[in-house]
Amino acid sequence: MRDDLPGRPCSVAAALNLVGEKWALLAVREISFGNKRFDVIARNTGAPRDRLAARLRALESAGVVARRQYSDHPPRYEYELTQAGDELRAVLLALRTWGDKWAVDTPPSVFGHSCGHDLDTAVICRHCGEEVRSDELKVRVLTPGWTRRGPA
Amino acid sequence: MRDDLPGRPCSVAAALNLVGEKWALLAVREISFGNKRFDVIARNTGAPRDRLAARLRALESAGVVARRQYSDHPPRYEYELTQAGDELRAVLLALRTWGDKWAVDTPPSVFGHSCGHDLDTAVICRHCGEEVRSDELKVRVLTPGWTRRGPA
DNA sequence: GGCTCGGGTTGGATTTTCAAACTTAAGGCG
DNA sequence: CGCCTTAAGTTTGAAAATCCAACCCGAGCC
Repeated sequence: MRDDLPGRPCSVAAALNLVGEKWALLAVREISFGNKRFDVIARNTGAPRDRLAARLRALESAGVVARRQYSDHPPRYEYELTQAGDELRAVLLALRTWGDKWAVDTPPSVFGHSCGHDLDTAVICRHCGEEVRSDELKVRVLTPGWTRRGPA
Repeated sequence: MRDDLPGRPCSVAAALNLVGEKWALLAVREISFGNKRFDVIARNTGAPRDRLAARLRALESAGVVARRQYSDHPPRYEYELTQAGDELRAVLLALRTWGDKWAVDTPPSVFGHSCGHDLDTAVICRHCGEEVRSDELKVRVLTPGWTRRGPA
């Protein structure tokens, strides 16, 4: 993928540039479930094997997953999440919460949280602990040379 | 996009089926910034116009954005977020926080939060208020007929 | 010898994506 | 009037990504 993104300089765009390709986040989901092997990831995501191989290579060079050889002769590899990959869980959780509400009739699976309840997530501000609401944010663009086009 | 997804039944996959195509989330980002017009969204995302038109139609039929005519003769439309679209902000915030840390050298923009600090987000469990950690979750798959393949 | 397992690669058809040019319908300017 | 601009797309033709099925290779098993 190209490195200088078109449009507004934005870490959302930069993030999607790394993990926004088809199957990438589902591969991360499977690895986060502890499924480290190519075959299992392929079956559980439904991704074509060639695409999955390409994505895992891309995720590896993006620093999201690490590929570990667990056997010589024949060479066999498994995948695990780096710290960057592990922190993608927050994105997956937000997507899951949204998907449960807006993309499916009834949640196909539920996360039991250690607090004893089923998980329902919110995104909060670390400083004040409050859930983030749309009208409470003011964007400051720090990139010189980016002239805002259009309102807001 | 096809409606019966391959692989593990999962609301992350279902969510990505609706908003995971290229440019979709960036279009939502722009609309969430108050940029309602096609031209502005096209410039600020960098998306090709034909793709953007197709995405906005898809997002509309997914119930994420609404298209409103603001002029007859010539017909002109603008876009706004539905409640579903608005709630995608949680996903965008999680992606932004991740991207700021892992996808760019230095954040190209910052959100000032109404609490007085710059925004830094965390994903918490609504029940206990604690930040969600990977090892605290137990998946329960509710879909009958889905036999777990591979560990976890 | 022939089966399976694991982690891919290869080939060829199908879809998507892309950038640039074009369309349509006003409105403004001189 | 003629010409430029704004707005929201559509069209075109070529390039790139995706998909699926089949193949490969080296073990280990029966």
